[in-house]
Parts: sequence; structure tokens; C-alpha cells
Amino acid sequence: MEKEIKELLLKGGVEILGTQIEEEIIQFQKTRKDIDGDLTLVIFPFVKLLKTSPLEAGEKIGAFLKEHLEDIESYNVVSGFLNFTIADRHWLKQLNDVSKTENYGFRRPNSRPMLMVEYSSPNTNKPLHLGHLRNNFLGYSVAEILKAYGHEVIKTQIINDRGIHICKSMLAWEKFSPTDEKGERETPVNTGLKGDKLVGKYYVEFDKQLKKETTEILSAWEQGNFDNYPVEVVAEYQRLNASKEGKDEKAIAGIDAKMVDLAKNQTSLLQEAQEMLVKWEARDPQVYLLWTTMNGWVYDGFKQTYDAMGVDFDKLYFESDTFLLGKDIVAEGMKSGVFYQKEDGSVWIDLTEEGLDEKLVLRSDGTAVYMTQDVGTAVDRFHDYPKLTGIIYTVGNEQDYHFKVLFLILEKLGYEWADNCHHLSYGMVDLPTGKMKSREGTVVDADDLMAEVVSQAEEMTKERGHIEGFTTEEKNQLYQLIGMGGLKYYLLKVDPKKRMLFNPEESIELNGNTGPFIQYAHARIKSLLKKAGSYGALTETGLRAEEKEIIKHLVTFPSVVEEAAKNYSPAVIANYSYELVKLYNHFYQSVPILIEEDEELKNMRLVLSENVAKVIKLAMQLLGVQVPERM
RNA sequence: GGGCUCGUAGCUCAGCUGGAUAGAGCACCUCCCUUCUAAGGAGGCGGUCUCAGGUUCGAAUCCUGACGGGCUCACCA
Repeated sequence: MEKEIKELLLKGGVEILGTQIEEEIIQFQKTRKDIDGDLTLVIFPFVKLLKTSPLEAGEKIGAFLKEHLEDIESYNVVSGFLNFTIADRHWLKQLNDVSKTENYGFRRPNSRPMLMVEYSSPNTNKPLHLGHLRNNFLGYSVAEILKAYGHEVIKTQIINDRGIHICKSMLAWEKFSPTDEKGERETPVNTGLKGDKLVGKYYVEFDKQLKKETTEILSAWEQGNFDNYPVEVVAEYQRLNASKEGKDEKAIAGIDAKMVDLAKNQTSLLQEAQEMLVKWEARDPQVYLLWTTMNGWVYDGFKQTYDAMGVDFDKLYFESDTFLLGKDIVAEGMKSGVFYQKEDGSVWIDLTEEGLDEKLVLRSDGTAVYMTQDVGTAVDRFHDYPKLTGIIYTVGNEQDYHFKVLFLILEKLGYEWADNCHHLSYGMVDLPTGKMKSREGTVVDADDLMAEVVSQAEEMTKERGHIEGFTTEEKNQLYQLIGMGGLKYYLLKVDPKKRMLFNPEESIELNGNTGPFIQYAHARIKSLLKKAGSYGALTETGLRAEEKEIIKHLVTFPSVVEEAAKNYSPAVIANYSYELVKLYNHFYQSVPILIEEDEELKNMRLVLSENVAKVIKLAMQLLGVQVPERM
């Protein structure tokens, strides 16, 4: 309808208004609830053009449109707004269109260019936590949204499986894991622990032991005991110590931190970890075996968590395979003058013209930094997928600067796809008690949280569900579906870029703007349709305001999908769904359906209900939320 | 200090490229289950859209500045 009006105005502008109409001044909006009409055209922009009063201009335009469009039944002009009332048959036709289209709102698959969505990308030393849940749900959902918008999408993650931190947990396991009667150290099998949890435990253990050894060294130094330490370290310590003289508290704290670092580097533990890294890089068989084994544990553990989350990947990248990438690109970039070398051999890029800093891309010893790898990995991916046109990185907003620099470097290197790379930056998830801090043990573990939410769903369902005749398995599936649906919806309904508060109690709430609220509406419609049995097709009937409102909202779904895709925002979908369900619930409560005696009206209401259920299901699919037939 | 980002009801959040009297949920208070699933619906209470300027017929929305929160500015990853 909007399109038709727009075309008509563009074409007929000169004829009725005596002047050409520019497309930008044609602005539609929803008609206010308390005013008659289904669609509103804003008149103000025309006023200037016509040099008449808003009322006069509105009347003129209204009369013209009514004359040419038969679906416009009437119009009125209220203080600069032209409100149209549109014929019921128009809305019924729209409903019919929705009804005939199976995946309503979705574009033809693979009708748009290929994109890659990277998400999750965890550190193998740390079990997944609440923050990862937001990351995973977001990444997965955005991938689904982009698919629905027609893009071909590759879901991927890069697994951070190498580096000094990995050696830390390996070393701690070798040194501190108790052995059982068979002489075996702890494994997921003999402890019953999830692999990622077991490895995480030793990573924590490493830190604990490291801290202990560091403190010992520091206290030895304080007592003047410097045996066995390199002279330059001792000298540095004494220099730092002397520099404390006359400084304020803050400065002293800074110096203390430096002294801690100094001592830390002298610990046998850290030195052993570094030796291990060197061995790993040299592919030492023993270290490599240990590395493979422990990583295997982690992957098994992560797999369980991913399954519970309901996310998946089309392709995995491992940092151990990619950490050397990018160095040759730097070499090329040096030739073309994008990078430059300092006297000590380190390589940099100057981004000061862009308002950023100088950024290191190769250390003076020639080794790569994070940025180098990221450049290499990106280029590598475009080799792996020749059809690829862009990458979306789902990474927390603490890396905003990093990605800004990364994209700028890629652009300067002349990759035309750099423009299509996007950092899907999301805010941290806070707890009511404040920030999550692993040191303070305030991290919310992903597995624990999911289990909690599912058991909560079980409790609620037992209390008020309609699940007579369900098998145990069906019941468990339902609990899973409701619990996870609630959690996903809770984390996705907020604009990704905003920092959000995670309130454990609210996350398992079922009233209001929640997953179960939406799921419930779906189940209720399904139950209604089941009771109705078969029913006829749409015929020309009158429409109540409640029905018209639903249809109006239904038909915006395609543009909502588009908006969500363009903004990489599942929140847009969530809010749309919530609005739809509210409209439907209102209708359901105030309009008889099955007991309606007029068959045509009953049919129409059933078709309407069916399509609301359909769109709810499609929208929830985009969030990775499943909807039940009964609950 | 520089850069980025956020600031809307007691709390958690919507408000798209400027449009009519700023919306939901939670919490609190009233009502509604012999009509189809009440995990629902109807209503009430609650706002100087952080502040100050500016642009405009018109600003929560755009611009500038201030204030407040967060992130970031490593030869760490």
C-alpha cells in the first residue's frame, strides 16, 4: 500500500500539486491509536512545497489518492497528518499472501553474497561462562538472520589452542595432579569431570602456585636474599625499591606491580612453562602428545556445552594452524610501503592520520603479534572460500579498537572486502553484584546456568503445564526447550551493543517480555487449531480492529528481518515477536474463535491464528529459540 | 589525558533514517477463568527522556559542550 501511494505521488506530483515530488519527503508512519485510520502520511514536508496550510495540502493529497486508489476508503487530516482508512479486502488479501508463503519474510536462500560469521572462539583453558552465552547466542542468531535475508552463511570459530597459557595448564596437570592407585593422573574418565572443567581446574591451579612462588621470591628479596638470581634482575629490583622513596601511594602501587612481575618471571614455574612452549613449537613428541590429549578433553567438554546451547559451526579454525599466517603479508606490505621497520627490526603501521596510533605488527625478534595473525587469518579465509565477500566477527566491545585497526590495515593492504568486514561488538554481561570476575569466583558457569534454567522450567511446567500424556522423554525435551528458550530470549532481546544486566531471577521469569511468554502463545494457538480440525479458506469478511492490527503487524515481518540483518540485531526480531504476541493475546481474549457461529468469520480467525503461529515460529527460529506444540 | 561507547519510569529495557499526548515488562494496587491453554487479558500508579546550548514548522532522536558510567590506548592474547 505504501509503495502504491508513493508511486502514485511521484508520478502524479506535477499534475495535482503543480510540482515534482521528491521521494524523501514521502514519509509514512503508523496511525495513532486514538485516531481513525490505518496508515498515516506526514504532510509537513509538503507544506513548504505547496505554500499552503497543512490542512489544505492534506486535503488535496488525500482527495487525489482516494480517487486513484480504490482500497482507500476514506481519509482525514489532523494537524498535519493525513490518515487513510484502508478497505478490509486489502488486509484480507495481505493475510492471504502471508498464508500462501511458507517461509514468510525469508528471502530466497543463497540469493545474496556469502558471508562468514565468526563467534564463540573461546580460550581452551577456561570453561564457558555467561559472557560466552551471549556471544554464542548472538553469533548463531545473526547467522540465522543473515541466512533468512538470503545470504549464504558460513558459521565459524577460531579456537585459541596454543600459546603460553595452554602450557600453563599442561604443566600444572603434570606437576600437581594426584595419581590414583594405578599411577594414573586425573582424567575426565577417572574423575567424571567434564574435560574443559578439568583443564580449567589446572589452569587455576597454575595461577595459585605461581602466586605462591612469586610471593616467596619477593619475601626472600625483601630480606636481602638474592642468591641464584641474575645480577640484572637484582639490580632492577633494587632500583625499583629505591625509587619508592618519597612517592605517593598510587605510584608505589605501580612500582609494586612491577616488582611482582619481576619476581614472577623468576619463578621456576613460569620458566618451565616457557620451556614447554619452546618444545611445543619444536613439535616435541611428548609435549605434543600431552597437548593433543588435553585439548581433546576440552573439545569433548565444549561439544557438550555447544549441544546444550543448540549452536553449531560449519568450519573450525585452530590457532595452532594459523598463528604463523600473516607474516608474509607483512613482508609484502613492507614493500608496498604500508608498513615500515624501526631500527630494532620491529615492524609498524602508522595510523595517526586516521586518528589512531602507531601499531606494531611484527616484534623485533620477527615473531607475530595478535594483529598479524588476524590479518593472516582473514586473508586465509578468503582463499578457503572464493565466494566469500565479508566476515562478521562476534567479539566483545573491549576489542573495538583492535578491530578498527584490523579493518583499516586490511583496507590499506588493498583488500576490497575489507569494507564488508564487521565487528559485531557486544557489551559485557553484568551481574546484580557487579562485574563477573574469575578471581573473585563470581563467574557464572554456562553449564551450571543452563542446567539451572532447565530445572526451573521443569518446576514451572509441572505446576501449570498442559502435558498430560507426555512421555518422560517428551517432558524432558519440553523443559529443555522452555528453559533454553527463556535464557536465549533474555540475552538476545537487548540491543547487542549495550552492556546488559543479568538478573538470575528475571532470566527464568515467564511473564512479560520473555521467551516462555512467546512460546506459550504459540502452544496455545496450536492447541486451538488442533481443536478446530479442518477449516475453510479465506473469504471476504469484515475485520475487527483487533484483527486488522495483527495483519498490519504481520506484513511488516519481511522488513523487520531486513532491518535485523542490516543491523546485525536479534533484538529487533525479539521485539517484533513480543509485539505480535501481545496483539494476538489481546485478540484471543476479546474475540471468539471456535465458538464463532459465522463460519466465514471463524475460518478467517483460524487462518489468522495459524499465520501468527507460523510467524512466531519463524521469528523464534531466527533467535535459535524453539517453540512447543503444547506446554 | 586521547579515542570509542552508553545515560529514557523505583528496576530491566523498546523507541528505525527528526513527527501527533514518550512506550513495554518487573514491582505495587484493582478487576476478569462454565469462550477456545489464566505461563493469559483489562485497568491504575509511576517521566524535567542526565544537564546546558544550537539547528528545525517540529528534537528522546541530529550538532556542540558539560557531567556521570563502561571499554580501550602493550614487542599480552
